Amino acid sequence: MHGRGMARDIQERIKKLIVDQRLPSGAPLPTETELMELFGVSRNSVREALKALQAMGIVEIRHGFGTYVGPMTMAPMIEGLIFRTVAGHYRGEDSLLQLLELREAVETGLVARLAGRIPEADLAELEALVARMEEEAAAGAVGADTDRAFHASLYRHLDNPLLSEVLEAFWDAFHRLRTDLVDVPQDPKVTCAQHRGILAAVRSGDAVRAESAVREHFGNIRDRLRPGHRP
Amino acid sequence: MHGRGMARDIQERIKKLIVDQRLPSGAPLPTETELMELFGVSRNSVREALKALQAMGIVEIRHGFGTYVGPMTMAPMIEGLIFRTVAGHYRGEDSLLQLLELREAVETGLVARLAGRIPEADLAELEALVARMEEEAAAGAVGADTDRAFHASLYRHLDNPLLSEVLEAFWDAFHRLRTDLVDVPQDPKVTCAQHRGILAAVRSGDAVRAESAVREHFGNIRDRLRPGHRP
DNA sequence: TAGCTCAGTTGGTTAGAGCAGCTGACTCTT
DNA sequence: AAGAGTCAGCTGCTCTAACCAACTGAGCTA
Repeated sequence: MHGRGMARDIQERIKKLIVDQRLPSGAPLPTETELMELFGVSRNSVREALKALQAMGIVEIRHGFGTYVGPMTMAPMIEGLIFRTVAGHYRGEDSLLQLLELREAVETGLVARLAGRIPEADLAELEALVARMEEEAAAGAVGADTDRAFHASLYRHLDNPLLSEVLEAFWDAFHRLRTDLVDVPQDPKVTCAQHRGILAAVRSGDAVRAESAVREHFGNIRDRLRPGHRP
Repeated sequence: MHGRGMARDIQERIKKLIVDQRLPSGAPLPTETELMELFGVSRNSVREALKALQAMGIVEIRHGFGTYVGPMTMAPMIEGLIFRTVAGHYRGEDSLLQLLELREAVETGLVARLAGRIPEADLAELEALVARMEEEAAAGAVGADTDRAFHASLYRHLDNPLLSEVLEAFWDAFHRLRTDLVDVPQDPKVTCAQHRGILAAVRSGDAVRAESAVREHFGNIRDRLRPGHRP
């Protein structure tokens, strides 16, 4: 046992195991019994280390089946971000607004770079999504999935999986918070129009217009989040 | 015990405890014994839940002292991001490059918005940092802290703590990876010149120039990361 | 008063036992 | 022979009980 913290130590050793053996996501890991023999520690310590790794998405545990290398997505980050925001919200901070501004800051910067560079195939996909959105708007409210898909498709062609994942993580966090924390009223038709505006701007290749279209979209949500703006 | 996973259940209950009682960071939590009595579960289960929460930065455990509400920083995200990138790197992916591009994409978008809007006090601080950087460059290599401080100061006045934290988290992750994974050779003088360029552009208020200055800075690092570019 | 010591509290680790979910091979029925 | 049901065996999950290790603070000593 080294420095301070046996459980910490075991976590590092398991991580090292994954890295050294180049294990891909989904690869099976040693059983708890094997790990405790391998490291010379008790079952309990092994389990505590695994739980911590599971919380970080590094490991996936399936009851009665085995332990595997985790998907290593941004899911844990979402959880952390959500909790942090919820806690801040109930303590009177404007944490939800901060999260929205974070998304706004990042997405406005990115969309400017995308303007005019999206291939026709993807534009058609976005077109279809806006159409679906308008359909749903007429029927009542825009489905969350549709909005998510629009944003995902928009930034997909940046060709950086990590970047896309981070953006989707922010979207997911904000979405879950918006529904759990405060039910922000939305006008479906306005939402549709704004998405159509973003698409049109991106298609036209006008970076400035694209940026302001996205900003307008976020501004719409932001206004409804600000205190004293809920009728 | 509800759905699936007792430990998961306890995690949620502890989270609820923190949220419902509006506990701020650093506030003391019940002891392990109290928690096991409170929830009617064994100490083991409590500990596993706490370990998971600790991994997410929601809880802080101090041996022989007690358990406290964690700092809720982005530190766990950094850990996850680092591991993910390391694992990908050793499996032949360009995960490190993706992380750099993520920083580049976000920072170029933000700096454009900052140009000409930074108060003189902050500009002086940045000036001092560049001066220190040049001092260090003359003496050998630029200290990591100085570079970190420059980027942190640059984006501080965006006035969104969450955004600043995320940016610093990305910086930290990349820095640790650059030193641990591949030792990227750097010309200290070029680095200094590029930072000075960014500062000058931001001061001038020219958004386009600021953006390209940041892009050039990242481009410098990116080139040295690409395969076959290490002499 | 300054410093030390020690008892009490809290988390850390171990051990062993039994419970619970899943898989796959075996058996029984059709 | 083909299908469905059963059960043995793995796996992870939870509990209990005991002891180890780190820290605090009250009380003792010099």
